[in-house]
This record gives sequence, structure tokens and C-alpha cells, in this order.
Amino acid sequence: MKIDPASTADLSAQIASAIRDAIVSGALIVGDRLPSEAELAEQFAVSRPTVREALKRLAAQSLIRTQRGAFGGAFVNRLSYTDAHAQQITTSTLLLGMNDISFDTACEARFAMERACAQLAALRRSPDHLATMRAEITRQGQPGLTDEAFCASDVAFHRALVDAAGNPVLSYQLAGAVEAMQPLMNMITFSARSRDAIIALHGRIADGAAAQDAGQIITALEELENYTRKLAQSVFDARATRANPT
Amino acid sequence: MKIDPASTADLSAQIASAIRDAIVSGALIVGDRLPSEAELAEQFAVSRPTVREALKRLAAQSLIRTQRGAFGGAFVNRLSYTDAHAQQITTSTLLLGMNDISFDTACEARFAMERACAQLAALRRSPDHLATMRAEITRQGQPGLTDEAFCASDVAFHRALVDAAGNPVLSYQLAGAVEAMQPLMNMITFSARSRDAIIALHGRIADGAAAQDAGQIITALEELENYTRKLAQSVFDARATRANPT
DNA sequence: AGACTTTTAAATGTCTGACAAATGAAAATC
DNA sequence: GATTTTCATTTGTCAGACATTTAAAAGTCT
Repeated sequence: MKIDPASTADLSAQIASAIRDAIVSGALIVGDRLPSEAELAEQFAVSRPTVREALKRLAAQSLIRTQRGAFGGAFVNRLSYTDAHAQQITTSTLLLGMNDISFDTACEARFAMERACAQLAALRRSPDHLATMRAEITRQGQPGLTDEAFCASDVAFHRALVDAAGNPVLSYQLAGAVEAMQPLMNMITFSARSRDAIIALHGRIADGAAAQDAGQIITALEELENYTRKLAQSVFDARATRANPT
Repeated sequence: MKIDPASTADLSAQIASAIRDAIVSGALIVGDRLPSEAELAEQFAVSRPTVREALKRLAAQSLIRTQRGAFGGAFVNRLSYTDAHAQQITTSTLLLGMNDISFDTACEARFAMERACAQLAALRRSPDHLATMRAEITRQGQPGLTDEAFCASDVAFHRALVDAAGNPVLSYQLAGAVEAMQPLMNMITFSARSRDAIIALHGRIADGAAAQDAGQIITALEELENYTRKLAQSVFDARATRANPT
């Protein structure tokens, strides 16, 4: 592991990059202990604070974990689904929030990916997944539910559908996409009638999963996508009219 | 922005978390300048090195960028697709590399997502995308190509298919999944015959895109998935036999 | 007055040295 | 032999200093 003395970049960034490369390439494997901060400082010929900044960068990506005390140090971390998932949600949420991505684009991406697991979900859904879906549908029908709680339940419902596909890699990828949509969905005010429509579509999805009928799930998802986009459109139109009345 | 004095977690982690929350929640928006390190140190009642460690954590996630000099400082960064993409590839690659995920699981997830954009790709593919796909197919047929170069071209081909869907959110999500598979794919040695089979399938995908026939793309992708899994299986079987000959 | 140069203040980047706190191993004690 | 104490190691945090970069502000010349 070496750094380029000619580079103008921050030393801590260079050091972090060197160690990251060693981990990604497999030169350092899960559980390996990195040299102590003092040793790293000597190896890279920098001071300990600089090394520490580099290590904090890696810790922010869950690449390492640190432990105090004798025989402590920095260890290469096993990236868990939970960690990866959390990072993906942060990244996706910010990406959607900062880049003026249209509701339609985000919606299209989300439902395209969700349809991708319909086939597998129909094949592998367990009674557990079905029960979760039914429970969320019931919750969504309860009176007095706030829009936010309705959205949260919506996310949980779709999360169950994704998990039903029984592929952890798919779950990790899609859960990020679905959850990142939530702030956008939260902008919509759901009338009682639109809630009923969504709940009916959720019911058809759950029925399709129960019957192991992928076609039914996909059809319902397509209708849900169209309905969601129409709903969002009307919200945006109403806002535009309020802001700019003729 | 406050931190909990009772928490046992690292101060730098707490400070990073507080600032991150402010960014994700929208209290700090793109382009906003954070207080200087000295001011932050005073606000949080910690030393400057501790503040710096917190800022480096945020920089590692591309949440902020720093600028030296007068009127410099730390600014909330617009998370670009490029940054998000790079992070996703690192995360996905490590997740796949560290967690003993079977080739089949990863392969299934990848092709499920890729099929999800077939419909959109058939609808929106531009001459540019078609040209890229054709060019990669040509490259793949060249003699003397190393296995690694073949894999890289394979990734480029599928990347073009994903981009053809014309949805940046989808591209960001899927590019990570496809590229993260590359180290796994690199374990396979491609015989001339298997290369020919893959190239033929790529040709059918490109033809389907050219004809705007989503069904053809999906069928070819399914065959490609099956073929890839069969190929990987034979590689693993051969290894098992070598390691444990009867 | 306007264009160019110099100065300067503010900010990050880096270093040194120090102490606190945690932690597990080893030594001492019962 | 079991328990307690000591101790070395390592990370976490702090204080203060200097180097470097940067753009605004002041100064200078035409």
C-alpha cells in the first residue's frame, strides 16, 4: 500500500483510497486487523491525525470498525445487508432529493424494478410474506390514519412483496429504491377515495401472490403505477394553479 | 443541531450524524456552507480534530465538499449520479464478495433487474445505444481477447442496454448491480465455444432492441441467464472434482 | 478612471505532543 | 486454583502551532 507523493489530493483521502483498494481487491479480508494508527502513520509518513481522518472515511462506508484498548484497533468489517441497505437509502434519498428528478422518472424506475420480482415472488412467497401484506392492507384501511402513516404502511407492503422474491440481493437493491421514494410520496395528500383505490390494488397484488399468479401481480402493479402518477400529476397541477391562478 | 452528551458513541460519529440528518431532512440544502471548523468545534464543544473527523466521514459519503482558502469551507454537495454510482459499486461489490452469496442468487437478481428495463429499452433505445451494443459485440468476437477484457466488454454491453431504457434512476441502480457481478464473472474461464454462444445471445438482444421487440430481448436475456448459470456450475463442479478427486 | 499588482485575512491541511479511557493479558495475591 | 491488581497497548480527544490556499481588499501604475 503506497500513496503518490505527487498527488495534490488530501493525504487522508489518498490513504483511505489505498486501504479501500486493498479491501475491495481482497488483499485485506474480513476480520483482518489493520496496523495501529501509529504504525500506519509511520508507514505512510504522515501524522496520526491524518491517518485517523483516513480511517474515519472508511468507517463512514462501513468498511472498517474500530475497537479501543489493548489488542484493539481497526478491523476489516463484514458489510452486512443492514449496513449496505442503510447506505443505499441515504444515497438514493439524496440523489432523488437533490437532482430535480421528476416524479414520473422515479416512479417508473421503482415500478419497473418491482415488477422484476413479481415472477420470483409468485413462486416463492411464504405464508409469512402473505400475512405481512394482508396486515398492511388492513392497517391502510383504518380510519384516522395520517398520510405519513399511510405512506409508511405502503412502503412496508411493497417491502414484503420484494422480500417475497426470496433473493437477498434483490431485496437490498429494491428496498433502497422503494424507500427512497417515500419523501416524494409524502408530498401527496391521499383522499379517502384514492386510498380505497390503492388498497384495492394492494388486495389484488396480495391475491395474485397467494394464487402464485405473477401475471396478476404485474397487471396490478402497472395499474398502481399509472394511478400513482395520475394522483401526483393532479397534486402538481393543483399547486401550479394555486401559485399562478388565471 | 445538537448531540447527546450521554451517548457513548464517538463524538465525531455523533457530529457527523447530526449534520447528515440536517442534510437529509433538507435543513441544509445543496450549496449551503457549513460553519468553519473552528465555529463547529465551538458549537459542539469539541476540538477541531474531532470536527474534522466528522467532516471527513461526510466527505466519504459525498455529502459535502471542502474548499481551502478565504471564503472556503465545507459545502453541501449535490450528489451526482457519478458519485452515487461509484458508491453503489463499492458497496455492492463488497456485499457480494464478503457474504458468501451464491453465484445463482447474484445472477438471478441481476437478470431480474435487467429484464425490468427491457420494455423501456425497446421503446426508447437511440441509435447511439444500438451502436454501442454492436461495437461491444464486435469486440467480444475478436481473437486473443483475455477473459477479463471479455468480461469488461460484457459489462459495457449490458450497461448500454440499461442506459437505453432512458431512465437515469434505473441506470444508477442497475449499473451497480451489473458491475458488482464482474468479479464473480471473472472467475469463469470462457472457452471459444461459450464465447460464441454468449455473443450470439448478445446479437439477439441487440436485434430485439433494434426492432423494438421487448419480448425478444427478454427471451434472450432469460437464455443468457440460464447459460451463464450453467457455465458457472460447470466451473464449480470442475473445481470440486480437482479438489476432491474420487 | 481603469487595469494590474500586492497585501492580507480567513479557511482548510498537517504536524507535534499530550492526556484520558478502554481493554485484555500478565503478574500478583489470596 | 481463583480472584484481584497491575500494566502495556490502542483508540478517543484535546490544545496549539504552522503551512498552504484562496479570494477579497488595498495599493499602484498608466
